[in-house]
Amino acid sequence: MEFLNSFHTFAKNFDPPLYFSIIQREEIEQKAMEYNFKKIEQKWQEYWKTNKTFQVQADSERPKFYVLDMFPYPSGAGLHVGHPLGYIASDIFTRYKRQNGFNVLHPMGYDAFGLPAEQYAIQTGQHPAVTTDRNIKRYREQLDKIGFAYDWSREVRTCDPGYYHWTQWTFIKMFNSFYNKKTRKAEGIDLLVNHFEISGTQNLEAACTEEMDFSASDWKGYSEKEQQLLLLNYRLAYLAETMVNWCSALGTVLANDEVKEGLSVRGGYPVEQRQMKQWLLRVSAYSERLLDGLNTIEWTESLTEIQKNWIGRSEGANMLFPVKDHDFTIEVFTTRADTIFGASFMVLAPESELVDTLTTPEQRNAVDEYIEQTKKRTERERLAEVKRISGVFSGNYAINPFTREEIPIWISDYVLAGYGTGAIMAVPAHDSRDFAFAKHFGLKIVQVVVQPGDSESDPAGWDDSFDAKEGIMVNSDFLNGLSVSDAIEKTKQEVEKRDLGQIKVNYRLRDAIFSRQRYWGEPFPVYFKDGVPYVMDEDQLPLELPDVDKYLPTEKGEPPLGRANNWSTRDGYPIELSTMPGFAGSSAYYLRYMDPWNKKALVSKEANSYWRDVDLYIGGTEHATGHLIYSRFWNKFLYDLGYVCKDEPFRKLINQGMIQGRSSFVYRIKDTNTYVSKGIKKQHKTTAIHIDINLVNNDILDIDAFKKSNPEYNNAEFLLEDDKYICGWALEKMSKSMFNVVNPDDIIETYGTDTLRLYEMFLGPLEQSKPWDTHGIDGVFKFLRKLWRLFHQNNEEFSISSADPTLAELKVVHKTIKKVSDDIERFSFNTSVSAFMICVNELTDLKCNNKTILESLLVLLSPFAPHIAEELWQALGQTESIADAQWPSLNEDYLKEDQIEYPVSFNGKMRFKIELPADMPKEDIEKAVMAHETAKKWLDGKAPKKIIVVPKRIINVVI
RNA sequence: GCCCAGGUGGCGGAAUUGGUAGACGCGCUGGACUUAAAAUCCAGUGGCCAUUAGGCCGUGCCGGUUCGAGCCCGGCCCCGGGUACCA
Repeated sequence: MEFLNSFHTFAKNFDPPLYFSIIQREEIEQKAMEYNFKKIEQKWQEYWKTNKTFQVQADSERPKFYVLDMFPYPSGAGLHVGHPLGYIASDIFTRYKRQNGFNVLHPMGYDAFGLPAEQYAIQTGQHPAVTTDRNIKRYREQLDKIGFAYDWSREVRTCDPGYYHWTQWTFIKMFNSFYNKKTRKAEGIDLLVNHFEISGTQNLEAACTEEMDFSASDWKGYSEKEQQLLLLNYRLAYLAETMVNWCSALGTVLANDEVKEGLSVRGGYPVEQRQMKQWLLRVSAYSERLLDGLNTIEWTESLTEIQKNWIGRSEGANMLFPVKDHDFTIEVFTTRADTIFGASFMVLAPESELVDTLTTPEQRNAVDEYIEQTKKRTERERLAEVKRISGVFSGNYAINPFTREEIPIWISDYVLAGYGTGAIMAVPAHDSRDFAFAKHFGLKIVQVVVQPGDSESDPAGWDDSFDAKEGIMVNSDFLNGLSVSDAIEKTKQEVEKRDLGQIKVNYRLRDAIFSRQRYWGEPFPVYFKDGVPYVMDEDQLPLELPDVDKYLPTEKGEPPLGRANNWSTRDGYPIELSTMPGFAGSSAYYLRYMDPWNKKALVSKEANSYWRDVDLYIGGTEHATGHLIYSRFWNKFLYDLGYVCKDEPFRKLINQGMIQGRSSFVYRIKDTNTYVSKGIKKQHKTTAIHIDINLVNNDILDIDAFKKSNPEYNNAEFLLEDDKYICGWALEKMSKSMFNVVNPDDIIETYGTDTLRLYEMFLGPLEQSKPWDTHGIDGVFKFLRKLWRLFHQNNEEFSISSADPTLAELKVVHKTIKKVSDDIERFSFNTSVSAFMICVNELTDLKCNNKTILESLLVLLSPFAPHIAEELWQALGQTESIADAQWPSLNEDYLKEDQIEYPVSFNGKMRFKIELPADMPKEDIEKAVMAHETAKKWLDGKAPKKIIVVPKRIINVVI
């Protein structure tokens, strides 16, 4: 080698052709024995592609398994190392299940409609389809390099007419359905019409926007238009005038899960409440089933908790309060019926329809002014001013149905129109919001609950309300002396008995606003006749997205589709101008993967009854309140109509954690061009500046590279410590603006994708957030080379022994079979990687090159590092892909130990170890321990009080 | 505020049912090979005390249960996520 190297230099200077022939030969000689990941990975990716290794078909002979990744939105920025984390995990599980005899469906596609592509189109004029296509191509290239076992023949794109055909089809089905509360499922709207024709709304239990009351003859007397408008009150997809989240920066309405803290999730623009006519999906009809379904699926505790909170079930009562000198009542919802005797005023939401009727002439001006004020405030301001108390007296009084007392009716925006009935009975003594309101406006406060053992006090002297969840009732007539929970029950009974209201379960979950005033989404298969919406016939689908000249609203303020030519039916009726939101296309994509080529149905009965549901779903927790609610709703709807066979779509769900970026900083001394190393920065006033992580190695700044990176740094001066510039660092979101993005392509270029895959898994538990630090990657890269050397003794040619494996070798590999199988089953991939390292270290120590042993090891490793596994598998003489190999079976006999090295503790502290036969009886173990030299020292002449022997585990001597 | 998850060496993390705390890897230190470097290999690496032998302390903090607690119970602190006038 030394000769070659010096010859190198020599040849380079004199004879180019000679130089090249030498270097080529050198490479061949070296690479024959070295781990050449580039060649290997390319080779096997091509092999899988040409042999269609991962294409699957329904096969009733084999059990199915469906592994799904949440499909990505293909953004322009491409993938960073955080994106593939979940994909790698699901890929490992896919390959593992396959090797255990399952027919595994593992598809991938793109959530391709969405705002960013459209925003980009507005800026550049390019059609979003073009940029989306380009982004998808880039994504695909990046994904392909990682060597996933996807069946790409099943790819779906939500923006493809062949795909959104079925999104539109489902919408039509929803439009033509209502929710029957008696049967607890969706049914055809014709059944509802039937019911109206026979008995009007009598005995009707249907989910609706507003309770209605009419007779059969009323119904028959209505015009076609009146009937159609009335049916919207019951349809599962319906058009209604409601309060919506309007985002003027995006020019569209947003669903509740698309708004966070008064700002749009995409872009962070302000959002305000507005009354608008919009399409909605009656998700709320399914509240109960969405909640109950959570008990039947294996999701993480935290995720089911988020969904439970979002659905927000609360048990209580709707109670009626008569209004003084009027013949109507105000209905309130309360979970604390027991505190009724403390209800000393009522509050209406400013949007409540009752406000107008209940305002007295004297109060009219004040009320109008207040309503105007609250309208002006955006959602954001309302949230920011939660503590600011505001409200106005309506001038009217209600009668407390239990105390018969007159109580004033107020109007305030701390009561929400959208929850319960939009009106409350205020119990200031026991509700902090009511308390603050009463204090502010000087309203009456009555204590009705005392803490057990406490006595009543004057609420006027209180600083805070007593929000009592338990306690004893006082000042409450027939409830006095009861506990809170007993009193709640008793009051509910009393309310029903006296006909003052009814027991009611309320849900926080709202119907989903389903239209967007945007271009890049699915058009609604809806047209308008005389202002009434009708859905198109199914044979007209797909209704393709038309071209427009600009991706902006029209001058009239209509959505972009208002610019399309001839956007009307053949009969000339105008077509809906909104498009569907992002969650429309992602709500049933898992079904489409089962049968993506089907032109006649979303999914065929056969395909659906074989693949059934997703067995393992991996994706981010950010979809907890959006996609994961909508798709469960969507699926339940299709289930009700008999199109799918499973009520819940995702049996097991895992959230992969975020991979955080590790940003680097330099510290500039204020108003200078001098940078001070981290350890000595305290002596100066400094500003931390983000710098590109490629300029830093082990927190040491590459000063030359830093100077060259930006003209601004050209003349920079440095204050060093130990002749080095040490950078600061912080964990932040991986993003361009933090200069901390790590691209998987670069990692693959340097180390190969098997190393990338292993390292992503090795970083830590799948579900945890963890920082990316490329430095640690050497460890797994070294591991793969060490594995390679097991097959290539002394850096020589490939050499393998076919002899019978030794017991020691068998023990090592079976220990690994057990560990890795267990780990994969519980998604503990980081510990599997460490088990592989231990295995290879031990086999290296045993100088093992045994074929049987190494074959098993390769199969175990192949889900994690498939390329190197295939290469070595082939080298061992195998002709089939390792993806089709049988997962090795565990033989526990090899793991049995004859000798146990017992740790011996004294009072719980480990003092020494003693080697004893595994089957030694307890009494003999005690004797053996007592006889031990070191034991005598710790006993110090005393007799032990007790000796605890846990067979095969530990011995503890109590003194 | 409420709900959920978490806090272990310089760093990422391990400890699956209450049973040897710190597996595995990074980093660091020393050594072998080499003219040298890279690669590779060997040894060490929680803190403190001690020449050694060895000892003491140690899983956010305080207390408890237990022969034995990183793990269970009670209280508190901190970080992350969800939600936010939900009656």
